[in-house]
Amino acid sequence: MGIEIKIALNEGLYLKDPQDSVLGRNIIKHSILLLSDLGFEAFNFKKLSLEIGSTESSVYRYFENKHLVLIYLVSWYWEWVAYLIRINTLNINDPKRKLEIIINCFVSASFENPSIDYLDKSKLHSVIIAEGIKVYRTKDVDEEYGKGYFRNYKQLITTVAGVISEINPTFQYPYALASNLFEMSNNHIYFAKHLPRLTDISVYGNTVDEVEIMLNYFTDKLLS
Amino acid sequence: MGIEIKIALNEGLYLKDPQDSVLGRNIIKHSILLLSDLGFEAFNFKKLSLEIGSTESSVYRYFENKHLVLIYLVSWYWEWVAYLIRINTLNINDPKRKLEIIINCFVSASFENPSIDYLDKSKLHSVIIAEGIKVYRTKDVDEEYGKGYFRNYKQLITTVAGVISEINPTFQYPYALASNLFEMSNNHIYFAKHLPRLTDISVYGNTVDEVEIMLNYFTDKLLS
DNA sequence: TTATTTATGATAGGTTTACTATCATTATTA
DNA sequence: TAATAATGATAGTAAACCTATCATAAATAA
Repeated sequence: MGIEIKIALNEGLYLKDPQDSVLGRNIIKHSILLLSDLGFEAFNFKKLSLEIGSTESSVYRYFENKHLVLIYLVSWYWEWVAYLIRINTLNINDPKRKLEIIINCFVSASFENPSIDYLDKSKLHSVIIAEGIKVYRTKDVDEEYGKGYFRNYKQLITTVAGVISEINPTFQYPYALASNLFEMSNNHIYFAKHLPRLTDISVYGNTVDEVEIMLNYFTDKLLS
Repeated sequence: MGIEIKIALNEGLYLKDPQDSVLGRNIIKHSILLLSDLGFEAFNFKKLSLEIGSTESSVYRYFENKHLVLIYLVSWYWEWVAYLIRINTLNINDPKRKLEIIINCFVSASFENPSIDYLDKSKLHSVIIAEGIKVYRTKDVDEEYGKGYFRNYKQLITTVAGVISEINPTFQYPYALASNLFEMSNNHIYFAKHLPRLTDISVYGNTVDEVEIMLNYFTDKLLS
């Protein structure tokens, strides 16, 4: 059972909605697991179908290629974070408090309820951290932007930029700060683990908490 | 002729030093051009060797694979930026002024002299902006970190972090700010062009100048 | 119920990418 | 002039990427 959450994503991302069938949900589930294990480059539909106990051709009935699977997952994540922000700031009026909550969602969206059976959100977060940037760093970015594949990200950043402007209406870079908070959150969680000399976040401590404190410090300073 | 600059890079990156032969320099030159045209995913040694008028097997004598070519180019860029920072801050004592120069090098390393014949630095900068992040967002990051492939980046960030600490010795995040300035510089030049809703940098104005002003504003605020 | 549509599996095959190996030829250097 | 090194030419393998076709099972409609 679990709680029914169906997130509406751009229909151009898939050939057949994977949320509507057992095989489709298996594709999503095992894509996350495999991407997390192998990374995007070594991941492919052959390995995925073997993992599921299905076939390559069946997977191709849902997604044109692995790049679109990644965009699908990342879009799902963006929507999920936006949803978390919405429900967690419902009764909050103070925009400063709202931004704190947003930062908390950025660094630890994976630990939040409610849960969805076929989607390991903690693993998904690792995938976003390690591979997320690859969805828009390609030669097809303009074409895919035109198709609206990154609209969820745009909307998430617009929401956050709105809160930033509420805190300080004269601040000139609300969008840049919003996207930077998101990117920095992922970057420094990754750096702490793999490239520790690029950050001050400790390798041994509680990475996520430290990143959260840092991002709050940065926004405080910038918006005061 | 041109000025002789030989940049020393990690020897594990190549099988034979491309700076030492005509073919090698051609590989570097046309890798930059092709990567800039096709992007990393569509780039391969077959297309590269055709472009040069050589053969696949000859290219493989210099580099194990295209991923190592990318690391080579990005390392070269890191070293180049570090070099520019060094010569441009030689006689500067004020750390605030130093950081301004660093930011200027980050956003516009490509426009600086001196020039090297076989290396289009403006194109290289585009490649770094679009593809640079792919060097360390892979499953092999830990292994390659161990081999010292990212040492140039580490050193660049260490230098910048030092200047940041000079400006404000109590600032707790010199490394994170340093790497963030570098990443943000590339991100927002890219966003302005391809994902304009993620930034406040105008699509039509002088992107590079605007990014420079923004980064200076951010550092000013954070370090005051 | 039976007929029809839909979803999946099984299998095959074609193209491209990624790489290795071998041998001939051309430059360099000794 | 001989020896060595660098490149080119060619071949070939394995995997990745993708399409097509047919059989079967499951769901739905008549």
